[in-house]
Amino acid sequence: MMQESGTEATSDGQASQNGGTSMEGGSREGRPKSATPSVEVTAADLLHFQQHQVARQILLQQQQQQSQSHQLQSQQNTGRKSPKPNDKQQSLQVPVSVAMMTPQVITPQQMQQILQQQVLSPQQLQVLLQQQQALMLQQQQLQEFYKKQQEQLHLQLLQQQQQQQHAGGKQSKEQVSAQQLAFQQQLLQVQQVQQQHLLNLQRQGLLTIQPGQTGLPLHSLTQGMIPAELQQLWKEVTNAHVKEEHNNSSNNGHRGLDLSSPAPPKNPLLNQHASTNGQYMSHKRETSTLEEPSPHSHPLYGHGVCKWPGCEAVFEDFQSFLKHLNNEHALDDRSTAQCRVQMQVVQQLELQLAKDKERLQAMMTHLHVKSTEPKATPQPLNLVSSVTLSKSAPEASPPLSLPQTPTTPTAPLTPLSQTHSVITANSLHSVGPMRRRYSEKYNMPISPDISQNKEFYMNADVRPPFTYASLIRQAILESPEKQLTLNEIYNWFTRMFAYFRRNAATWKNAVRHNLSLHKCFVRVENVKGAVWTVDEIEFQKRRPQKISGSPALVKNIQTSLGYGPTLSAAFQASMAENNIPLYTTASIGSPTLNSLANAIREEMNGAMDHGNSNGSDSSPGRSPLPAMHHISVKEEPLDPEDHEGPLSLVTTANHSPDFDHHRDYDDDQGHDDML
DNA sequence: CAACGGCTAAACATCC
DNA sequence: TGGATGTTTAGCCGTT
Repeated sequence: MMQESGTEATSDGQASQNGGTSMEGGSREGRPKSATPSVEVTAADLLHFQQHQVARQILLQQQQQQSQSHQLQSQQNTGRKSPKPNDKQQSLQVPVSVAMMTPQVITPQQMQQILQQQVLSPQQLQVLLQQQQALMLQQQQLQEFYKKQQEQLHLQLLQQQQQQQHAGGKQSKEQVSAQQLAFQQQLLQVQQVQQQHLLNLQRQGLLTIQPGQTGLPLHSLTQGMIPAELQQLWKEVTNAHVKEEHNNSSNNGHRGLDLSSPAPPKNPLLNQHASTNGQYMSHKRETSTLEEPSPHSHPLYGHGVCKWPGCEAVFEDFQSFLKHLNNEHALDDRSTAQCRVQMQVVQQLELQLAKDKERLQAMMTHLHVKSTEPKATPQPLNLVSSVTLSKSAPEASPPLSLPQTPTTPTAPLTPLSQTHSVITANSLHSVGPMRRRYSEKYNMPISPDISQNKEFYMNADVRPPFTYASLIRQAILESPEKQLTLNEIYNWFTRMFAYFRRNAATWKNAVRHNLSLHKCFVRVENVKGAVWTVDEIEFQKRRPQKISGSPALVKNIQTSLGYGPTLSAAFQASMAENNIPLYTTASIGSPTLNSLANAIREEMNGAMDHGNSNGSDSSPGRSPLPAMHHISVKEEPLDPEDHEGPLSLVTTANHSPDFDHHRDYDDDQGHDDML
């Protein structure tokens, strides 16, 4: 736990220089008293959140699939087709993934080449193209989602490691175990998504699976089918009529369920074990024999519709479908070509899944190896932050270059990233030296996003993109009493940010410096000593200049919503009250909405604060005279009315907007900010 | 280029 | 006496 002093001493040349300032001692960890419950993120929360997200993703996938399968016409390109700016799908279609996936998928041209070797009608070509494009989209989404899952896994791993390092307390064990549970759940979810994707494919008739091989796709696809097996599959498909005699019962419509609620997420280790050695064949046989009795379920027949690629013929009964299958999809050139295409598609999917599987295995292996590396943190970010802190944190210079590392300083706050702070890879934009100081124009407090990115900052050794003043303010406002002692502020810093677990001498000095320097921090004599409170007025006074950069934008946003520049405090308060729902909505919605909402709140707040600071505020609740406050609290230190009154009112008015203060919007404009 | 804000370092004072 | 806590100053840097 107290290793920070050691690390910082060795790490920081400057820290060692001023020998007199080795002040951290052991007091910091001594009393985690005012641990704000709202800040803590338990593993259970994490798990819950992830489950929710997975469910959402799956839902999105299904929606997209449905819409795409019907809408996709001769669109050559994927991605950016959604005309609506707030289309949720947009959030999933990230340029990066497009770039990554496109070469792995059969291009329409390729497919045309393939198909034109056969004798195919234009309609058939068209249909196949549509199928192919739908698949490409799905692959993109899948890729995207896998990425996110892996990022989450990574974060969890980090968190776990860090907790093993730092916490060491009794509760750490529980947390670790809980996280392990969450991690297991994560694995489960990845598998479920795989299966879901397979199911989707199957429903579209893009993937042919024999009824008795329900377990096949999961395994075979994840380890790559050898050509022989593809041949075998092909044979089985083409000779389906032979098999059908064995499967002659009901259950045609819910074949998919066999996949979606599959042989439940076996032990991931088991699964991966099977993937590592070549035991697939036997496994396959096992499952196939087990599930052979699944009657009447034909992979090409579902919901009364023929699932052959490009064929959506409807049949009342299974027999007629079989007849159709034998007649229309017999072994001819066309079917052969279609199957070839399908094979390539499957191969591509296999490759992709194999890669992801491999990665997952590596992660698990790493986890089980007991994490020999104590500091396996996403360092590339550190490189970024160390640009500004090059003087104080030179040890961070050698960053591990983990390109796929999900974490980026900007990421958690960029509107580009998914709102759930699953930092997407595309948020790794501009991995260059930080030019701008991270927080100059944004000395607003931590946004509520921090709660989502909390885990990130708690575990990643990344400097938070907030000024000391903002952080201090956040710490104070998060406390139940809206006041903290210096030591408690220290604790908050170390608790919330991994970055502040080292170089204590530096940042603590900075904290003290900021507390003394800024008028917005009011020192209040308490019974036990002195506590620090926030004078919101003073704090907000500094803001107007910060947003001067985009006055036109501010006005545009405000007027576009019908909000005048002069907003009453009451409205501000109501805004604050509605903040959480609003934000939540925006979060679930598109990033665009999210950033917009935050930008609006930020700018509006800035404007209003400006007015307030000029004394034009008529709000009765706002009477936080710093001096008076100071005095009154001195007399009645524990009387809530004295400090709670003004402060709580201020906080009510500012709570959300301020917490919402986002650097996002402007960052997005020129997002070299963090990197 | 100057003003400004933020960060870091450091000296110093005070209190426990 | 030493550490924690505050205050203040100075210098640097990036942005405006």
